[in-house]
Amino acid sequence: MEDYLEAIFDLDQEKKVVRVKDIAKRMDVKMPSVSSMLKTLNDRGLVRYEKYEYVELTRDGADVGEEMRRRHGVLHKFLTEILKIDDAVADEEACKMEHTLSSATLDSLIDFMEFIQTCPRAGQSWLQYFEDYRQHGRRPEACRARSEAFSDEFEKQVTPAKKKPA
Amino acid sequence: MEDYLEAIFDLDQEKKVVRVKDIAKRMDVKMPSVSSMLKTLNDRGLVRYEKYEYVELTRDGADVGEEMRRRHGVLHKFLTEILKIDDAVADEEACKMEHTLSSATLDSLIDFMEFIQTCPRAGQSWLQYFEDYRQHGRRPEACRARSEAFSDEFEKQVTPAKKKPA
DNA sequence: TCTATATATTAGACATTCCTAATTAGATTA
DNA sequence: TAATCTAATTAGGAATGTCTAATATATAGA
Repeated sequence: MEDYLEAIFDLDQEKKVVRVKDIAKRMDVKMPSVSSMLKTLNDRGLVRYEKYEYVELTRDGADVGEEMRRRHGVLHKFLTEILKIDDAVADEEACKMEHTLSSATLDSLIDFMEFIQTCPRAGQSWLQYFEDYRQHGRRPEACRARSEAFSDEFEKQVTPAKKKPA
Repeated sequence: MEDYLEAIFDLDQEKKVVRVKDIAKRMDVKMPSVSSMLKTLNDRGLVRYEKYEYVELTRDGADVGEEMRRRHGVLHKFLTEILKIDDAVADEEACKMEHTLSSATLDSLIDFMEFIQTCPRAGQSWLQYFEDYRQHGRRPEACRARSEAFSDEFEKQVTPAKKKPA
């Protein structure tokens, strides 16, 4: 149901009207599946739908759809930008995960990504370093040697530095 | 099915024998649900089960169970150690997510955590910093100011440092 | 051994979500 | 307008997984 509401929410913003066929295509299911789901969603007050007419979201339905959209976005971003998962795969995985995550976990994940992308120390260069780590195999020693100086300084937070030889 | 195999796999290591009742308790379902699932799993060659006897995993079944165990562990670790989700909640979420993740994504996640915990720059102090960030609200400015020096140096990778005043 | 309790199984139902095949409604066009 | 094509619906069935109530089996105590 959540998937349907998300799909309808998206289509609603992309197109003038939302039809059964569009939903079926978007979700990769057959039209009868859509028909019966629309009946269910209508009964539960999440869409307004009369046979052969266009589909409209109710307020409740739009809320659910939007929330799913948001979750999808957060997960997709994490999967592609941090874990460097292929875009299409990330889309699939996000689609499945978005239903199982609690709001608390999702919020934490958002915090995490904000932190990584807001703080230079945790930002782009850091991610690049992570990429190197993955590309060129596990090299904890090299990694340690390289970053020790920074790390030491960081432990002391704002204490002025005495550098060790790298 | 995967949940059942994971539960059986766990119980198998904890106890001498695995009974319907134990599985039901572990999974918080009623015994008839377990009975019928065991029939299904038996038909698919994932467990060996004769009525009223003890449950045994086949090789295939144990493989699935172990894989689920592994996934659960990775996710639980990420949720508790990085996102600082409450242990019990993390358990629930991991339980739901473990079925939806691809191996590729899971491997990336493992790499990510290995990296964070192997490299000092990305290690414990970094997580602590993330915690502060969450606890005391979003403070991108403070964060930027504090870590700029390290970040600049890091950009140049192994270039000897010329420190700026903090 | 016999009976009471604990454990497990069937029987039968329900919810969710999907499918194929056949039919009907609506839109297009000659 | 009639024929055609596209879109949507109904009918009927399958898979997964859950439950309650009733029944059967096993185990342990008297």
